[in-house]
Amino acid sequence: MADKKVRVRFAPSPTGGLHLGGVRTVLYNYLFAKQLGGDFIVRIEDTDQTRFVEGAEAYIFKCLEWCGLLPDESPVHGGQYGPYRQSERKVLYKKYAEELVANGYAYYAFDTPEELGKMRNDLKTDENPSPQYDGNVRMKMRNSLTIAAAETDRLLKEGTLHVVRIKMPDHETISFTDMIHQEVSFDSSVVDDKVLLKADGMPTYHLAVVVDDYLMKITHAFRGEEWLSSAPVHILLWKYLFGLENMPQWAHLPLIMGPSGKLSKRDGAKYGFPVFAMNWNDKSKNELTEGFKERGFLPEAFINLLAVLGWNDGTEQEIFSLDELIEKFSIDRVHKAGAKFDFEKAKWFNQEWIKKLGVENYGLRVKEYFISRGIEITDDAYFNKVLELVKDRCILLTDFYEQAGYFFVAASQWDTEAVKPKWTDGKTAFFNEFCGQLNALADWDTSSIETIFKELAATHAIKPGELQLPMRIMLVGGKFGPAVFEIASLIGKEETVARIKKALTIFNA
RNA sequence: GCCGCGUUGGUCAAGGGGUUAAGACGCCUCCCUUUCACGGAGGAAUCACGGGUUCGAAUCCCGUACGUGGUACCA
Repeated sequence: MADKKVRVRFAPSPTGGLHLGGVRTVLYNYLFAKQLGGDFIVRIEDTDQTRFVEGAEAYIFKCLEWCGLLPDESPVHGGQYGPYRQSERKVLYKKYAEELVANGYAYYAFDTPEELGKMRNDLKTDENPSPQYDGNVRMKMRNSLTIAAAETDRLLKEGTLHVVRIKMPDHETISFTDMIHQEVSFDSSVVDDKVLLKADGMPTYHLAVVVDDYLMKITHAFRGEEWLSSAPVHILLWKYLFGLENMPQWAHLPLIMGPSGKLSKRDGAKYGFPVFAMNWNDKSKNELTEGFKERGFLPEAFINLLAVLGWNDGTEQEIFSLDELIEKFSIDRVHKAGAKFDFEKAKWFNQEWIKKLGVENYGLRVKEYFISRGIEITDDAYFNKVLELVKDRCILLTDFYEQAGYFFVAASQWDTEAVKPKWTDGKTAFFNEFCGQLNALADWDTSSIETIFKELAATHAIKPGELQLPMRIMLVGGKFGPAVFEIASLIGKEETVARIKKALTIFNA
């Protein structure tokens, strides 16, 4: 095992949006594989035909692309171990299910859903609210263990609907070493006889994951902790089918929690933060769920915040690029406990990445956003200069609209409350004269504008500070933004003078 | 109910027998800046509880509580 090439897989089922936790599972898979020069495979687990959702698979790949976590093998990227959609591998599983039955590790069960429901209902007590199809009841049900062989053959030949169930052994301790949790063990008699092959011929997750991990030569299997309870089934299947020595090493990742319990789409809606990587439009429900991308997150920030939600490198470093993560990630330092997702901290990561990355990395996205809000961008050099000037003030990419909009469109509302109480005729006189001097100014640059502003203030015997705030309101509309003279210098002489004049009429109204 | 997993400030977390129990987010105060930020300096706030073991426990052991996942012909 040690000398084999590392191969990991992410195995989503295409039933909806791609959740935070899903992306983190992808990330850890990816980091682990890339660090060891291995392969990252995406396999689509679409064995439940009733839950198929149009467009979900394509959406998952779009999200991975946005995150920059590209698979080496997948239904769209190809590879030698395909097909990579379980629905297209249907014929494979039956053989293994039959092998298990032949060896006495599994059996055919003919119980109808109604019979199953009746069993659960009849056996239900306060002590045992959810009875299982297990060693205690299997001999009372309709299966190849309880009916004669000839009868079973007949039912099979007649095409009677049936499933294949694993026969869980009695009181056997099943244990394994998880890469995160270390030794974990279970008593086989507390787990039920899970269905392996459904009546429609499709495998359940339990059979499919084992067969495909084997066939695809997976060496390390990362999955959410919600799978830990069914690990004994998978381990038994490995033992029965392919040998424990070939089983991948398991790592059960801690869950990402919401404000109350496991993080859900609902939490996002309730508390106002995204839960999916990208916008997900559920056409059947006509429901749009917001994504981190559309909320204004940079993929670098998204990856970064997910990486450190449950992992850290033991130093004080918090900002990591994908390359650094590949270098520094270690599964040993992944936390055992679930982590509550904190949107405030998530925003901080994005803010750090906005500051860290040059505008050239995200200018295009901001530009598209501006255009969608009706602002024409004709001069890219100017646009980039503006973004560079305001980027320290932005937490999300969408903040650029508010922080830089006035560089393109003059304000139509002014924070007059900030100036009116202290407004005087002397100030009006100052600004009128200032406009004249600006018109005559030969070198339109920040320091020249500032110089004449301060000199003129002195001749009017007004402190420059008394005039700077009004000037800001005139140019910006509100009490925010970079240095006023920088703004004036960028928007140009005509625009500056026009905005001052316009505002003067408002202030004096 | 049963089974599994977990538990260091509000949140993310370092630390794994002797520490003033790091750091970050958020919050508060101050400095910088006559805007808002950025940056800088401070502050409040933590080892779930109970028993052991030990000279000494946040760290090891056992209970309890709480949280969380599973208990489907869903993944």
